[in-house]
Amino acid sequence: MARTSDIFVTVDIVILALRDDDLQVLLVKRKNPPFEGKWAIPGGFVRHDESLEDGAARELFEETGVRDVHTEQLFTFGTLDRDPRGRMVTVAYLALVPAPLALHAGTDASDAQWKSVYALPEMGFDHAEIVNYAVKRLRYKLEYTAVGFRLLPKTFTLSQLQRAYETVLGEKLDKRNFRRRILQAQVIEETGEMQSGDGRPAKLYGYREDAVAEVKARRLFP
Amino acid sequence: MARTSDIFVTVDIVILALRDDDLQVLLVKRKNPPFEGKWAIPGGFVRHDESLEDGAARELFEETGVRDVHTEQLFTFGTLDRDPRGRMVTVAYLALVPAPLALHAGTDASDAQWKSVYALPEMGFDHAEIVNYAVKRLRYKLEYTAVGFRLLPKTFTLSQLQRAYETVLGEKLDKRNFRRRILQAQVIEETGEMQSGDGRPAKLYGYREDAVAEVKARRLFP
DNA sequence: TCAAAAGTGTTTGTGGTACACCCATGG
DNA sequence: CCATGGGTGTACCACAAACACTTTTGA
Repeated sequence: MARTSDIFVTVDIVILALRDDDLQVLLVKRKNPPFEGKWAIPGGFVRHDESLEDGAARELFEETGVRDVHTEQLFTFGTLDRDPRGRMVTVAYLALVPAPLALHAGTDASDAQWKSVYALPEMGFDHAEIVNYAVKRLRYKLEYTAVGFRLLPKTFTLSQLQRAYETVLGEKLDKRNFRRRILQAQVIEETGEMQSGDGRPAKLYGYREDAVAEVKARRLFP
Repeated sequence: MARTSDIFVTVDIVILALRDDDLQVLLVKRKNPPFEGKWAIPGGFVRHDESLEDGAARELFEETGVRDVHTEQLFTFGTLDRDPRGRMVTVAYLALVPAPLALHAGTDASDAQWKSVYALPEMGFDHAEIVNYAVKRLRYKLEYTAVGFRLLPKTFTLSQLQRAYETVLGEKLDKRNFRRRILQAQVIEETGEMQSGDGRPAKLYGYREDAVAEVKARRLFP
């Protein structure tokens, strides 16, 4: 039993947000070995008196000052050689931070920076793999759930929503088809407010919290 | 750092197989407290010199004598109170054992038994939750991947395959539609062999290992 | 009156679903 | 020849995809 306790449990969290029509991840620059000077995703040991979810929420708050955003478990990484200091098992989480809350990186702001997931810097450990997996998972989820709203402010225009989808998926979408389908799904509704900008003002929409978040996809296999 | 090492890492494995047109899970009867006399899924501590995947494969082999079957990580459970003996974080895995290999339960066969997932006995810890989650995940995956074949022998008839799908999904499927769609997907091919039985002999099919296992589903959201 | 973004319908194709009868074999 | 399971095609409907112009506002 003593042997098994040599395994340390950490949580690492991939924090994603939309900034400047780009999908970005919050990274911290490592100040100590191993991988000194390289970038990593925020994380740390799970405390004895907190659940994994609580640990992930704590790490998120420490880095961003943000609470109560969409968080989900991604995967648990536990190969032998992933950390030269010892046997580490890390439970990776994904957090989606709404755009307006994501402007400042880090409360202690030491060396935390937002980086485009499309151009990741040199990263330590297996963290590049974890980030790429998170992005893949987010894209996948966009296709069959309503999770995209979690990257936007409480109210938003259809154009903003479409840009969010395009930014995450990395491809252009047809405006008319996008609007028809998103409205048919009945997960958003007009607030009655309008947003003025450069051209014609746009209707503002809000996410319907009562709508089912997980919409069932059509089967591929019978 | 000493504090954090009080967390123990285990792997638990939900082993599923088709038996008698029923979806069953391999459970062991607990011989010691806590939850003495209740049923649990196989599992144990992760060894210091094995990865999580290796640990899951080891547990699987110890219980069934089977290797090299479809295994995937399910979820990591880490609430504070899940084991009265201490702080346990368990990485849950799902294994799909092909029907012909699943006839014997346990090599040491102590108190391992196959139980229908549709009528689980009283289970200790949060293991009922884990099994139900595994079944949900399997159903979900059946809809957009080719994972169903993993529950059948190397060659099988279309009727057997359809029964497998029906057993897992818990609903009847249309024979003609099932056949058309499964063949269109090009993940199985005729072996040229026939299987004789009660009525007209049936063509035997095999899984095409070169076919992509993960087939992309159509998007729901644009 | 011009620039800039919002908003709006129709057609065409593909794929899902529902549905009933003949075929090959063994006893 | 009969019981048993294997194998086959079509018609309808719903939804996805492609596609271009008009509307509203602010400068």
